[in-house]
Amino acid sequence: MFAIGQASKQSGVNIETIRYYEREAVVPKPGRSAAGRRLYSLEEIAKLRFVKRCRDLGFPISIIKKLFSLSHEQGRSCHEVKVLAQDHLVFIDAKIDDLLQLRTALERLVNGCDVPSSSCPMLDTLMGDELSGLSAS
Amino acid sequence: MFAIGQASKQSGVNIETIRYYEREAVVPKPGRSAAGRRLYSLEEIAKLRFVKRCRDLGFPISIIKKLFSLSHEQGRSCHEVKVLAQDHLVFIDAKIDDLLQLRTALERLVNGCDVPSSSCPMLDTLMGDELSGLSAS
DNA sequence: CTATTTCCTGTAGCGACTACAGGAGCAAGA
DNA sequence: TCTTGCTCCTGTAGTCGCTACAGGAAATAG
Repeated sequence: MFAIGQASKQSGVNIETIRYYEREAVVPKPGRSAAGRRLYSLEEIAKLRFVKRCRDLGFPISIIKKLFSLSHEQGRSCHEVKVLAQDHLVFIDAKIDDLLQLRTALERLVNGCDVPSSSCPMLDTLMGDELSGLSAS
Repeated sequence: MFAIGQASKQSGVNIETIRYYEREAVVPKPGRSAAGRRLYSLEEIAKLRFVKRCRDLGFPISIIKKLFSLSHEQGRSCHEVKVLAQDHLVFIDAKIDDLLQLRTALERLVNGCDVPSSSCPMLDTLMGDELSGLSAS
C-alpha cells in the first residue's frame, strides 16, 4: 500500500487532483492508515493512471465516469466505449477546425500590421463597423 | 443612447456578459437613465463589439484590456499590438499541435476496437501498465 | 389599466482543477 | 530527546469566462 505522494508519482496525477477526484467520486475512496492517511493499492493507482490518460486525451470527467462503469460490465460494453470515443473524436475535430479558422483570421490581422500607417491597422479592423474577413466562433 | 438589450443585439455580446465585462472593468461603466438603467452610446457599443471579436479570436480578457489601453496611446502602440497578437498566434499553434497529436492517439485507439476480442482493447490499453503510443499532454 | 417585457442587483454554479491556511504525523539526525 | 523538515490532513477560496437564477422595479404594448 502506498501513501498519496507515491500514488501521485506512480500515476502522474497531482496530489490535490487525486483528492479532488475522490471528492467527485471519479475514483473510489481509498483505505486509511491508523492515523487517517490515505493508502492506495496498485489497482487504485492503475485507476488513477486510467483517469490521467483519459484526461490527456481530452475526455471530460463525466465521460470518464461512464468509461469506468462500462469497464465493470460484461458483454457489449466495448461497442459503447467505441461510440463514446468516436463522439469525442468528432468533438476534437470540430475544435481543431475552429482553431484553424481562428488562426487564419489572426494571421491575416497580424500581416496587416506590416503596412506602414499612421494608426494601427489591426486595432482599426477590430474596432471598425464592418467585419473584414473576421468570422465569429 | 441604447438600453442594454439593444447594445447586446448590436454588439453580439450577451446581456449578462456585458454586465460581467463592466464588473471586471473590461469596458467602462456606461451612463444611467433617471431610473438607473444602463445607457450605451454607439462608441460604447463599438467597444463591446471589439471585445467580442477579440474573444472570438481567442484572446483572454487580460490581453484585451492591454489592447484597449494600447489603443488609447499614440506612437509605438501598433508594434506592441503586433507582439501581443503574434504571441497569441504562437499559443494557438501550440494548441492546434496538441489537439492533432491527441487526435492521432485517440484514432489509433478507436481503430484498435475493430479487432474482435474477448475484452475491450481500448479499455485494456488505457488501463494497462505500459503506455502503447499514448503521449501525455 | 393591466400584462408583458425589459431591466436591476446580488449571488451561486459550471469544469477541472490549484492554492492556500492551519494543523498533525512521521522519520532521521544531532 | 528534541528538533527539523517533509508529508499528509481538512476545508475553503481562487482561477477563467461566463451563465443562470431569485426577487424585485420600471417601461411599454394592447
